[in-house]
Amino acid sequence: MPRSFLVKKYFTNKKPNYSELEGQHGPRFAVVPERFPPAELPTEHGSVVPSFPGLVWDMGALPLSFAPVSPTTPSAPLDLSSPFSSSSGSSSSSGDEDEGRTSDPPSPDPTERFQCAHCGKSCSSPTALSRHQLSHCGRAETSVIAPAAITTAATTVSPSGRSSFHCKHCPKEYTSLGALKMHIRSHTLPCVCTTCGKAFSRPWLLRGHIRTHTGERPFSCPHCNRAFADRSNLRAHLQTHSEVKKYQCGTCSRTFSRMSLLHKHTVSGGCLSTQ
DNA sequence: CTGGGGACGGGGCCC
DNA sequence: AGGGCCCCGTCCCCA
Repeated sequence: MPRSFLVKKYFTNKKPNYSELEGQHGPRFAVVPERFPPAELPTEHGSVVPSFPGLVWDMGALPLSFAPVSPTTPSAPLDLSSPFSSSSGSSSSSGDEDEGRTSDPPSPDPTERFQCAHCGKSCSSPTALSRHQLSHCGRAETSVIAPAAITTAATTVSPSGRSSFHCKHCPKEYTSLGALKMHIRSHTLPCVCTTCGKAFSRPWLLRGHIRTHTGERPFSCPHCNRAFADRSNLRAHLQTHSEVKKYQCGTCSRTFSRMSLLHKHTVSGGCLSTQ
């Protein structure tokens, strides 16, 4: 999907110079939430569906629909938001999505950072806690009670001293808080489409979804006139123009444009019949 | 059944 | 450190 909606030269490994585009969409996104109440809809004015000159990305109308979480955001039932509504944790750049409802854990209370599960002593950091815990049994593997404010996850420190972050809502575990926070968004779904109410974990997922409403297709196939809203879909489409597809059956050497097709081919025993 | 498009999710990397 | 974006992948549906 449009995990990306920026102009990019195909066939290059280098990332595009986003800064060049920033003047077009960055700032707009940054102010969207305040400028555009969630109720507003962009696209129905038709003005959005643009003519797409090649891959030119027209973000023109997106901000309108790119609203922050609505009050009915599913994050509420998950009980993740409230503790994080403090503005402290929201370096969250544009606030284009979270608006205080972010799932991101807030900065813990400095006076009650990491608590020892054994004696309740509060430490200022996982490292300090680990050190402290050594005083109990010489090991630091004990569970670290995450800061009270962090209700979304529990942190544990492995015997090796590396912290791991557990999602409160599922068994997933991450080695960095950032990864966990990212994951938690898939539970809180802070990005809500103002058109249909569908919620997404990340802003760009929402942007891509919005294209399904606007009909915008910024990604054009250089070989035919087809255009796509999703770069991944264009990529898959490009495979159809290729003589030799990306995915090859190990048995019959037949190639497929998609992994799923290869999989289906394999499962169905298609390679047997083609041999 | 196969091929292809639409929509979306998540990890990793870069800034 | 956190956010934004890319890549890879999956699932569903339709012709």
